Amino acid sequence: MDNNSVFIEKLRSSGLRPTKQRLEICKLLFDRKKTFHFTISDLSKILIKETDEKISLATIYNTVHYFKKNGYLKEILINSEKSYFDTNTSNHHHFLDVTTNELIDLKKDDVDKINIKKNLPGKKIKSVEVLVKIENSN
Amino acid sequence: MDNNSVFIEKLRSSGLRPTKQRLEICKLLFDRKKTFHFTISDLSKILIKETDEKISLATIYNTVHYFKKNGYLKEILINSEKSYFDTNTSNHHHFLDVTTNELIDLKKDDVDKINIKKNLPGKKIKSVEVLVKIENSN
DNA sequence: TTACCTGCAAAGAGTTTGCAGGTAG
DNA sequence: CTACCTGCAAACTCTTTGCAGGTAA
Repeated sequence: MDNNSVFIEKLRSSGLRPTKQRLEICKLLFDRKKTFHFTISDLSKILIKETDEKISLATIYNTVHYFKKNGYLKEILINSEKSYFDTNTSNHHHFLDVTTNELIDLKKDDVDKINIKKNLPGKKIKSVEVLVKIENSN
Repeated sequence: MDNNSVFIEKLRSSGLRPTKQRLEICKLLFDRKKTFHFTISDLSKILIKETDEKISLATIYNTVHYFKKNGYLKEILINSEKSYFDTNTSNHHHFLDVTTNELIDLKKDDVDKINIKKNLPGKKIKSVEVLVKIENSN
C-alpha cells in the first residue's frame, strides 16, 4: 500500500487539499509505528530540520486542527502550558512521567475497566480519560 | 474559629504576608462550603465586582501560584486554553459537562478503585486522575 | 479560472516580569 | 528601616487571523 495515497485520503477526507507542505506533515505524523506525542512547536521544529520546504506555523495549526476535528489526531491534556496531540486516536490512557515530562501510552489491558457509579439525569458519559502521574521511586 | 486567622495562617505557611488584597482572595476562595472551580480571570472578575480594593492580575497570579505550590489549591486540566484551579485539594476525580463546560467533583465513592496493571521499573505512581466527559443524552 | 492554500506579519489571549511607590513587621 | 508587596504596563508565549501572491483541480 502506498503511504502517500493514504495521506492524500486522510487530507481529502478532512476537507483539505493535498499540498507539499501537508504531505510533509502527514509523513511526520503518520509514517511511524509507535504513537507520537507532540506539541505544535515540536512539529514545527522537526519540520524545519527535516524538510527543505519552509512550513509556516499557520499551515501547521490549520492542518493539525483539521486532523483533530476529523479524528486523525487527538488532543491530550497534560499541562496547561501547551496543547499536546497524540497520533493514537483510540480511547486510551496515559502515564505522565513528571520527572522527565515524558508521556507514555497505556494499553487497554493496562487499566481495569473504570466503573463510574454516579450519573447525572439527562447526561451520558462521553469518554473517560485517566492520567497516571509517575515519578522516580528511589 | 476565626476565619481570618485561618487565612493568615494559610498565607504565612505559603510564605506570603497577609495583605488586604490577599485576604480578599482568601475569603473568596476558602470561605465557602462547596468546592470552587475557577480560572484566574473568573477570580479577577469576581474580585472587581465584590470588593472595593482594586486587585491587580499580578497579585492574583502570584497568590494563586503560591497557594498551588503549597497545596491549598490544585490545578486541574480540562482544556488547554486556560488554567483551572480547584479549592478541593484532595485526590479526586471530575465530571466535565462538555455541553455547558461545567466541572463537577466526583466523590471517592463515585468511582471504583482504579487498578493500573502496568508499572515501569524505577518509577512509582504519584497520582491517578480521571476526567469523565459527559454530554446531554437527549 | 476559481477556490483553496501558503508564508508572513500582525493581532489576540493568557500569563509573567520589571519597576517605582507603598505597606507589613 | 528593610524586605516584601502592589498596581501598572510592557513583555512573552502560544495561537489565530488577514492578506497578497501562489497552487490544485
